[in-house]
Amino acid sequence: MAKMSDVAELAGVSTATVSRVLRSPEAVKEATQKKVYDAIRQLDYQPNMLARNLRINKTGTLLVVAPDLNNLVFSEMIAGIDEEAGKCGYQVLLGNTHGDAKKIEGYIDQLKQKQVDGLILLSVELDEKVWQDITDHYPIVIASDYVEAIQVPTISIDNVACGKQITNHFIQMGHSKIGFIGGRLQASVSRDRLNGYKQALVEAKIAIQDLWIEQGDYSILSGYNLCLKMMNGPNTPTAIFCGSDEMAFGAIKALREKGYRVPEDVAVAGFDDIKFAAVMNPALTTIAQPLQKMGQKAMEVLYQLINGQVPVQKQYIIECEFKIRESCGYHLK
Amino acid sequence: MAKMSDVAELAGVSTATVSRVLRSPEAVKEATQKKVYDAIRQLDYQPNMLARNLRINKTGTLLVVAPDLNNLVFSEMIAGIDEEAGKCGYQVLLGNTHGDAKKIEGYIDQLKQKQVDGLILLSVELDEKVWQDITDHYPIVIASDYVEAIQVPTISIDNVACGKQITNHFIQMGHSKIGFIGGRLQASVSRDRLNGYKQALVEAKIAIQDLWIEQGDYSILSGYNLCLKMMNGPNTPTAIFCGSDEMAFGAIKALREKGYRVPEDVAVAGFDDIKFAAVMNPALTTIAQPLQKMGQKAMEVLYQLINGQVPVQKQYIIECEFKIRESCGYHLK
DNA sequence: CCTTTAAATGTAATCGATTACATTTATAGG
DNA sequence: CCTATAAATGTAATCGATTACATTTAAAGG
Repeated sequence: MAKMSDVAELAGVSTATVSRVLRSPEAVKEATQKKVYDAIRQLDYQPNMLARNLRINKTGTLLVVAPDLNNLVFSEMIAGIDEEAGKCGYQVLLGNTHGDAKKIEGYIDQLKQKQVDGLILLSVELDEKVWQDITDHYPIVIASDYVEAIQVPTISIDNVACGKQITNHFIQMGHSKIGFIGGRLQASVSRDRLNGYKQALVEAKIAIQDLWIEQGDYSILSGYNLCLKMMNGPNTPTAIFCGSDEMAFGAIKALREKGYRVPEDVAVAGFDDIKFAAVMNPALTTIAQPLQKMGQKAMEVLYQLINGQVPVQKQYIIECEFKIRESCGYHLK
Repeated sequence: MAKMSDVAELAGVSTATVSRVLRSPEAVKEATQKKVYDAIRQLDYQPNMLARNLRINKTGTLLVVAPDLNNLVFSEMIAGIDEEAGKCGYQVLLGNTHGDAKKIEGYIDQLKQKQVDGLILLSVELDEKVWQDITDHYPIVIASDYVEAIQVPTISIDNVACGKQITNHFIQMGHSKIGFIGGRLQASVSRDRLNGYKQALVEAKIAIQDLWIEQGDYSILSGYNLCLKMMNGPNTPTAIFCGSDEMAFGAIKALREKGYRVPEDVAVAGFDDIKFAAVMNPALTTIAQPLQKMGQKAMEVLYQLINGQVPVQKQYIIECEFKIRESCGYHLK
């Protein structure tokens, strides 16, 4: 593969000029530019990015760390990030933790090793210690999840409010026996949704039943299993709020198999509004997270960070939309 | 950030020795290794990958080009690639074409520019010309899709056979009015599934009805729309074979809205077996593609290519599994 | 204790671009 | 036509590691 010096030689100029033609053409005479471009074409020259990157000490790459690529919540955010990254001239490197928090540390090393210019974390379950040495030194943004008391810009939604909204919706429809199938409480997202649920109950003076609160892992299967468990006792809820659409799908399947009609016998709501929510039978009532937008925003903020700017806000809260469909039974009233 | 020369100085050795401690420790005395590691720890030294990569002319990165991250077919393959890549010490860079074939050329440039060591294409709609200059020179693997008459290793399934299998299943259940909603024929995958469908009909001496053959884009919406269109005439099919699960979901929704029962009035089958297929109501009959495995295999072959080995086969065909569930109506008989 | 050979370490070139600074060339003004 | 200034180009250092080759140190054998 031809290198810059070959081009320079063929064009009868120095490498400095070739470099300038590529990087700041306004500083080079037209005629020279033409000569250089001819040489480039003739040799089918492509600049070696490894060399360029070393020299300018940038990679033009960012790393997105997610726990599961096959979860539409994450893939949609990644798509948003990728789109915005393209606009900023950046590339996206994938980091899949498969739920293993320790892997994040390895990814942080990549930052230090100059393999990437910045990092977007889509989930954080990480030791405080690890945060200490990186917080200020490197461009990092957290999206969706967040960590209290840490100085990292965050893009998220108001999970407490959303959890409350869904629960209130059930309450307003006359439900008082409302179950909750959420995610692991290590994640702030899960805690907040649960808290929203509890707040709504407390405000409505409905007692909180620990039997009706379960922790899954956001998967279809965990929704299925936990719903079966919840519906097994003598006293069962008439409405179930699931922390993700996938868990709601699993729950609905479990209910169907146990002979319950949804929403007539048990109402169900999900969270996320993935593309399959509307197509389900019954169509799923859920909270639409603007995932693509969150991804874009995260990239936007990261770009500022990379360029040494200080983001206006530490925390960006994006608005959600409550999608009332069939699974909550609202249309029957 | 400390660099290697700092470590060398602190440890009282040369950079060559530091480098050796990191790359080929067996060539360095134990005592020296300890000194070096102490210095590394003291300085919190991290090697600059940009420099290393330039020197050894490798990036340790591969690029995966997919048309849509939010399509589970692709995200599952990517997850498979990512998993295997991790084992090989490689990183995955994302390339999202959003269906724009021209973008692929840009990604190929990245190969030439040494930004990545290899390329895995999850869909190919590309000019023959572009192929000419890259085929032999760079490590490239195609997964899922393929291109005839091109010398690139390919991982795929037997789409003709699978298309035939589903169609035959309908025929065996007594259907003779069978519709097909596939993808755009630019993709070999779509052509093959359609051909399988046609072959099955021809062999069963059933006339092919052009009205019952539609081309979508593998999305829920296109399945929905094309199904509405197909069911609009006076003469409508009693079974519909969709080229993807997503389109099948859309089709089922359309049928439900038009008052048809699935599978009693119209039987439906999908393709892919994404994780939502089993949870749908009715549960979707479909072909399970071993997507994760295909991704892994693709990475395996790419790794061979990168290391200058010649893969044993030019084309790897992975076995699929036919998942008979409810939407085809088989359980009713 | 000296020589031979192997093990350990050091020296310095190298990967391929970028860019500050120096130098040459062109343009304008008198 | 000469000088002052601006525009264009060239020279060479630099980014931070790796590694062939040279040199020093240690081990083995007599």
